[in-house]
Amino acid sequence: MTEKSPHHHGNLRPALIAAGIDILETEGLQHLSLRRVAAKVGVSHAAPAHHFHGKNGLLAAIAAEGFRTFIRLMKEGRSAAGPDPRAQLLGICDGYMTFAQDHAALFQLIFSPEIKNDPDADLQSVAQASFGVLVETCALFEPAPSHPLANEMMIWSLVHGFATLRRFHGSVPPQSATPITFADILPQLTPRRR
Amino acid sequence: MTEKSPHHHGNLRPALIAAGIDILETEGLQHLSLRRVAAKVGVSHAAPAHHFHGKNGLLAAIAAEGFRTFIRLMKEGRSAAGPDPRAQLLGICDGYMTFAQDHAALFQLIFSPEIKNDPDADLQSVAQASFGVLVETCALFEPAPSHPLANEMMIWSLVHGFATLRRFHGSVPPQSATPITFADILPQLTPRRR
DNA sequence: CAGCAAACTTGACACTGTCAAGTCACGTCT
DNA sequence: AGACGTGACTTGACAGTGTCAAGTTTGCTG
Repeated sequence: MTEKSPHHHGNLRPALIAAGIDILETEGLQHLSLRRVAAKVGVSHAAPAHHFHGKNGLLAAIAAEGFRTFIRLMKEGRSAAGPDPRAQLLGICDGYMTFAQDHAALFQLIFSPEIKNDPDADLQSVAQASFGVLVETCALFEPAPSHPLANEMMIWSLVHGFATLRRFHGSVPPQSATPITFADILPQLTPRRR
Repeated sequence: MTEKSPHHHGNLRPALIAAGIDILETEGLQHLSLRRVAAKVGVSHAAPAHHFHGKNGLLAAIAAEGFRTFIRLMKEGRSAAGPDPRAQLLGICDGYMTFAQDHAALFQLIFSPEIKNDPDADLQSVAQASFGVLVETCALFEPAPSHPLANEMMIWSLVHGFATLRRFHGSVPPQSATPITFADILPQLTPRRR
């Protein structure tokens, strides 16, 4: 009975998000469309727009899901690292770059301009939370003298730029036999005395 | 005579590029289309595709032009700075961020995945040259011990990430009364002894 | 002057997002 | 219990997009 009723799919919304993520990961952002998502789930072409208020809404919902695995990978990287502050920091950066590499299209999406000003509350919340993971880990170090969040922004910029450029060029530097790792470019920070 | 002949516009190609840049700067990347560029110049809707072999070709040609002003702004930033190595480095980074701020859509384009593997030789050449400006300036410092290009990649990552995040959030950190400048997060480097 | 290649035009096709109008199912209220 | 209304979709249409095939015109070249 719950199988093939013509209306009221039941939980169509999460099904559409899952289909969207699937298209994203297998075919890339440029092939993600409302109509393809609808076809993949087996509903009419306008059903997704109804649930998400247009394409940007679907992108925002998918991006929120993307932020969740982004956060998960950063925390996993931190857990896998040793107790040393620098190891912890390298751990979340490792998760950061794993996400950028293994979920390239999601990475592209969650930092794309179409998403940045979306009013979706869930999206804003998880985006904030992802930055919170970094702030947590930076609390292991003395704050920089110039600004209380200078360490955070320096590391965020550094890892974001590094991940982006590596995704862009394949390796970094381009066409180099001996690639550079993130640990090679992370400056020294002074651990907070306890 | 050279005014309004129906065919053989003369120099349609640069005119299409200029129109594309204009649309890019005034309306953003998502409104740039082959047909709108054609309409703006006053030719048929398929003319741009003929000259650039599809949309990616037009994007590549526009991106090459974008890299040229990118290089120009970095060099201008360096010229405006004092002779001190750190000032020189901050100069090109200032040009970098000026480009990201004042030509946001071009910045988005030249680092977009659609462009990265385009075979256009001119594009590859100017992209290489833009990195060359950074390498030049890094030659004022002692290379990092871990890798001969580690300084370059560290700074490239840092400025790219910082510019991207600042464009993304407006200021950096988000909603901060006292924003962080790039000089606040650029680590110390040891100038090369002469 | 013949011919030819490049520079466009014209028309079509499939695909996209969005909207208006319809149909259906289910809960609520009287 | 029956009317009703709201939300969950469907159906159909429209304008805009990139791409391709086939034309037409232009200017050069032999």
